[in-house]
Amino acid sequence: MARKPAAFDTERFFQALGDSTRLRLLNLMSDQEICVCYLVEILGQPQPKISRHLAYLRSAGIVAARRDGKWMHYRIVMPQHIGASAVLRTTLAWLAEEKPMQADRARLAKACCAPSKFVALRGAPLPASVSALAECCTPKEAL
Amino acid sequence: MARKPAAFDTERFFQALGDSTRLRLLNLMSDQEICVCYLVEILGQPQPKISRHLAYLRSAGIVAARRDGKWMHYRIVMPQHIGASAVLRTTLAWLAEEKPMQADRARLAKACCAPSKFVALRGAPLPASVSALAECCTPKEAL
DNA sequence: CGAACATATTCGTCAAGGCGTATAAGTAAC
DNA sequence: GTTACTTATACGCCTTGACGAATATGTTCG
Repeated sequence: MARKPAAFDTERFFQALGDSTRLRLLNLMSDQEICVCYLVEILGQPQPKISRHLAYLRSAGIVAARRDGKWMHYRIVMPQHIGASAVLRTTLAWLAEEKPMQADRARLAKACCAPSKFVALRGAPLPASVSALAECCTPKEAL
Repeated sequence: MARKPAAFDTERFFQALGDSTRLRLLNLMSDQEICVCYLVEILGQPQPKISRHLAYLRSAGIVAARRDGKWMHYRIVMPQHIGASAVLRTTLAWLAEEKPMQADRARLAKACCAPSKFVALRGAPLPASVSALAECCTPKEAL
């Protein structure tokens, strides 16, 4: 696939972080690999838009994709550059403190607990860490 | 002047970091307030270009300017947001590790020691920390 | 006042990239 | 094969912003 380690592009790295949709995506991927269909559902935005932003993040070397049947799973990959990975980690920690980002995470947890409630998620594979730990899903309805 | 604290704009913050000229400027301002004429001289690029990038950084809330007679001094200001300032600090630390950035710093140190060697810098005010400490300069002619 | 200087802004041009819409590509099941 | 489904890409439109060049603004000094 991407046979291009190339020189790490610092400009592109920061430009990739300079869009709120992409920051929301990174926040949702922060702890776990996650299927595109969840990202579309949680952000509530058109699928092509999500896909384009994911492609941008991939071109910047910040995320990687894995195919699983018809589904694509995305995950964050730490840049080879020590400095860049430090900035990325700091950024993710920052995002985790932001209210809207926490709301996104909460909606994701909800969707993971009851994917059948979301038409678009029926049959979709749970995020890796959720399906492994199943920690978020005690029987309750919300919050 | 800028009577607009407004809401901190995360997109703008990262976009401001997504340009190599601006990263070079930030690197030079990292430890000290510095006069525009030095930035122009060290980067070796057109003055309007430097000025425009400084304006961008100012609009993003990353730097502030102080007038001193005909000279303008710029300095980094840490954003109010804890997360943003953490990212900025991490970024500056990263830049300090990069070869080209170190070269810029070296040229700055050289220019501070012998400003009279640089036509454009005759009479220009030394960067704050340099003029205060005068640590890099043995006897010199300027100011 | 005007001249000299440091810095900022404007203008015109151009490329990058965000968006919605439509469509293509990849996979699974029939 | 065809169909249904998930994701990616292409297209056209529009905004942002980077650049060089020219010009404007602000300050000091005579």
